[in-house]
Amino acid sequence: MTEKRSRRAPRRSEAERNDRTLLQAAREVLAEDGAHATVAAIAARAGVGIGSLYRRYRTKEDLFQRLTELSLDHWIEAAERGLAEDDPWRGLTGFITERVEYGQGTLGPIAGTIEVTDAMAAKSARSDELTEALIARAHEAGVLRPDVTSADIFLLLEQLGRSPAVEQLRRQGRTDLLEAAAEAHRRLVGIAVDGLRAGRHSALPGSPPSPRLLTERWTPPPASG
Amino acid sequence: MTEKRSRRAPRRSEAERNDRTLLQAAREVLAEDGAHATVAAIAARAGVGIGSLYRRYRTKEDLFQRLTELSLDHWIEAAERGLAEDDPWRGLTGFITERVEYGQGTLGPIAGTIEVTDAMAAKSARSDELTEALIARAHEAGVLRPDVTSADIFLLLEQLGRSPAVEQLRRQGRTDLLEAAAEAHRRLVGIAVDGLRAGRHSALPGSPPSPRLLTERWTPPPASG
DNA sequence: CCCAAACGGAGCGATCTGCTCCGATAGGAG
DNA sequence: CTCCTATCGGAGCAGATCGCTCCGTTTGGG
Repeated sequence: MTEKRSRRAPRRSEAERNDRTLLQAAREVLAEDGAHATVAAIAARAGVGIGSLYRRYRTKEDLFQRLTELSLDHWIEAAERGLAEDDPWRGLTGFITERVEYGQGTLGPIAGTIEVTDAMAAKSARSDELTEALIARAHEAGVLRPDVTSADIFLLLEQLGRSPAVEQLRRQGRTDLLEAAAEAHRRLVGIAVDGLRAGRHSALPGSPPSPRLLTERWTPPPASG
Repeated sequence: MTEKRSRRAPRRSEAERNDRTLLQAAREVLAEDGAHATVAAIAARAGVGIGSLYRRYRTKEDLFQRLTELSLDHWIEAAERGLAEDDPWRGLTGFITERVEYGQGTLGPIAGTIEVTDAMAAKSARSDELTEALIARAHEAGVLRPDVTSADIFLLLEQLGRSPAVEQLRRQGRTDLLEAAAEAHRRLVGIAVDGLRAGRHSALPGSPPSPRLLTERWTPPPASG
């Protein structure tokens, strides 16, 4: 890799460090500000000028696409870890906890606003495949309540991925209460996960959600009219 | 009330009708657009000019304050209905379902952005009081898992009050999938509610959230510095 | 029929956002 | 140490948006 490309390379290492810093900053800002995330805020959080951001990524959309790939990679790893776990129930719940923690919330606000690249589609397919396997294994082991489908769980991940309380406190700058709110959110995830366990409970209303609800999430809005 | 105030009252009935229509429209737009809700959108949804909106409400904040009182009234009624129910469990879950459905999501985006009026504070106190009673009764009856506190449930209401899937689809104008998303959301509420039921389940992580997390939610951000 | 009260909405000023452009900066070859 | 250039930072532009005002138009009760 260390070719003679660097015949003229004054500040190359600094540039590469910025690359990582920017993606991490984008993840944080997106988790906090949701759809309102601005490039200025991302650059500021990374301690980098806007100009540097735009040398790395041609556009805001480009940055978000890379970020999405990063999240998808993380989810794939989380699902693989879940499948590596011997106990099907712990494998599934550990995956749910980890994925919620990492932040479906990061991608939620982006969904539908950026074009889906080939790399994104491929990784998404892989992630879904592993997650389905994790769910199917729990179903077969009889530890997951039989009336929930994988579509239910995908939507549950999205529902739990954001924390209204954390987001609002962050917007208000109440950093003092932030950790308490995050801990409270973890308890809510625990409650919901317990609701997934097989056993005595009331029947879920309606019929299982159509998979279209998930697949069409990422397609841009249809030409209205 | 029908005094001689109407010595000159050309279009009074239309004005009063607009009053209700505006509040309903505000509720809908707020539920859909969250913090992005604009006065223009509210007026348009009500089929009313912006001018008419501003004759009824001096400011956007004023409108939101009235709307908040309306929601609080609804919550109080829902809690009263829950307490009127004989079965403590059905009373609590019915209340949760109703309140989530009506839309904590309506108030969530407003919290902290408007000044709390005396009327709001009084109604909020009354609502909290009734909700606490509903929860206490369920605890005493042994149907609610003992390790959840009322603060947990308040936060759960907020967490479930919004539906990321519904919101995103609405933003994209995918009205065709909206009803399916709403039904799917109801199933998630069912799952979470089952996680509240007393019985065998894993311990919740951390310690119960401090009530400060709820009370300080509505106070404006402190003077930073 | 008439006129004041209620209506609708164009548009103002302020704010914000993605992005460009360019002078300042600093690391490494000579 | 010097100088060249890849990289950096951020002022600022053009466009979009938002809350709200202002005013010409409409309408229904007396």
